[in-house]
Amino acid sequence: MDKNLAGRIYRAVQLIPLGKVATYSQIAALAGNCNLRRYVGNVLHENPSNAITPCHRVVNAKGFCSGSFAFGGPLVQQEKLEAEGIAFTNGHVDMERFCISGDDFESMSMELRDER
DNA sequence: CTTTTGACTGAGT
DNA sequence: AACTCAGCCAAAA
Repeated sequence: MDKNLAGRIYRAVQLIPLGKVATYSQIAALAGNCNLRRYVGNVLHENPSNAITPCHRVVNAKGFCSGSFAFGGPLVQQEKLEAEGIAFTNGHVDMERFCISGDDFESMSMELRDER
């Protein structure tokens, strides 16, 4: 059992189903503790490797982009999400429809658990 | 070892 | 509804 929180966070982000988005809290919960939400954003910021880590599927609880310049800009994030099939409402992601459901969360959790 | 800070969140004003 | 405040955790200074 490694304490590599960042690794678990990355894995969790990579496990986000296509066409869905996850909040920092959910990623943190998948990483092991929902209170790590702050650290999730921090770790993702350290990882510009959006190719292996789809950071664009990670949004804040309001469904908005992180606010900061992510992998290229919030506009880029929106375009990426739209390309994934995620609709935007009033400039933010429609969380009611595209936030990962309990089943998705369960699947991701299981995969993360099965990993190590 | 103490302090600061950050891609956050929820509650209070 | 918009803004402020405090709580949370881990890493870097």
